[in-house]
Amino acid sequence: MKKEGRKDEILKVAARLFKKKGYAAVTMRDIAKALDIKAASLYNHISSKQEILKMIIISIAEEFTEEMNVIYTNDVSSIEKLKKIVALHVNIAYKNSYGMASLNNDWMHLEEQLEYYLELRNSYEDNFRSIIKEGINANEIIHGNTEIMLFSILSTLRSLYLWIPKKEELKSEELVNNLNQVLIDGIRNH
Amino acid sequence: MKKEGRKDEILKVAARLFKKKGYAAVTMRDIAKALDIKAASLYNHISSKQEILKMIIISIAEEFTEEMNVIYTNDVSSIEKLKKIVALHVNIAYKNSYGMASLNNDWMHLEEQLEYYLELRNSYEDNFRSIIKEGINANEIIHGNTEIMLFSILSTLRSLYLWIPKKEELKSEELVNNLNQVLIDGIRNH
DNA sequence: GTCTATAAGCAGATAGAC
DNA sequence: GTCTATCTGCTTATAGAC
Repeated sequence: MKKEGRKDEILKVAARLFKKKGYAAVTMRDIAKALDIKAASLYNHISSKQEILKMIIISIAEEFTEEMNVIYTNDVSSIEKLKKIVALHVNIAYKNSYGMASLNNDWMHLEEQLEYYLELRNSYEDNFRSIIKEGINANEIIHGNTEIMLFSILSTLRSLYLWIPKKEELKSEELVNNLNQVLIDGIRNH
Repeated sequence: MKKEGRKDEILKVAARLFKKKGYAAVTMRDIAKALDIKAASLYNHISSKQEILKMIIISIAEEFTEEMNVIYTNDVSSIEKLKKIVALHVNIAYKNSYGMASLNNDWMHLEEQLEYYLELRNSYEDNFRSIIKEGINANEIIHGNTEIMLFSILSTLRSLYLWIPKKEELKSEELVNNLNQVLIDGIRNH
């Protein structure tokens, strides 16, 4: 229960602007204007523009990596693990569509935290890759190209933030079910 | 056969830098430095930074829209049309991985051409959506949520530019075949 | 076709008043 | 906690010499 209401407000507004134009094209004056204060006032709450980006990205990246570790060590089939990964992405994209945009598009503008971010991302992708490989070995998943399967599913999941805000009428569980079907069983009718 | 060698060189170098850091974070000095000239010299070949972005994005967007129109009016099954779309994306991503990054991430920085770009994109997506719907009506494609199928496939195809440069050992046709399988028939083993 | 010099404005960030 | 005023450096772009 920290009394950081104003700081959180800054992060929220900044993330919304970063999604629209990208980190580099958003100025401190833009962020201040959206909060109806002057740019200098922002520095009473945050130390730099860079700190805003760091806070937005690292918290989400850590959440993904931690949850992926839980899923990876779950005692269920590989297909069930994939379904849990889909649900994780849908859940975070619903909670934090703005932050997801920065995570996907502005991570390269991280300075001190860039290496740490890349470690988190690699850890996440390594676990994802291992789950697919285990699924292949258990004959749950086709004996195809692991990297292409990983890339294909991950591309869709990473793009959810672009799409969810436009389709708010769609319930979260319904989206998860539809994505599971499309990503795992494909779209061809048999 | 225009004698625009230098201009093309500028566009190529700029696209490479835009892919790495995004349009807004790349300065005219960055582009000039990569060409080993001074920033002022760029203006002998192009009129503004904005013109560089416009040239990179609009040419690719027009290519996608034109080719999609050809595919849409082809006299083949819907599944075959989808396979042609996959091949189109793989082909362009191989030819122009750098430009694809700007098309995906920097279109919002277009000024005069923004509306035109959105028209091209909408035309492309409308044709894609129609192909899926025709496939459903013809019982070639499952009776699922059209928007989710469209979104899922398009997310993967739009992200190809991120992935192709790292996997140059993979042949284009092999990538097309693997993507067709994963996107259309899914990854589950039966 | 490239250069130097420079204009005019905007960027992130700080100091100190209230 | 927000303000005004300001610093310093970087931005796109132009003018004119070579």
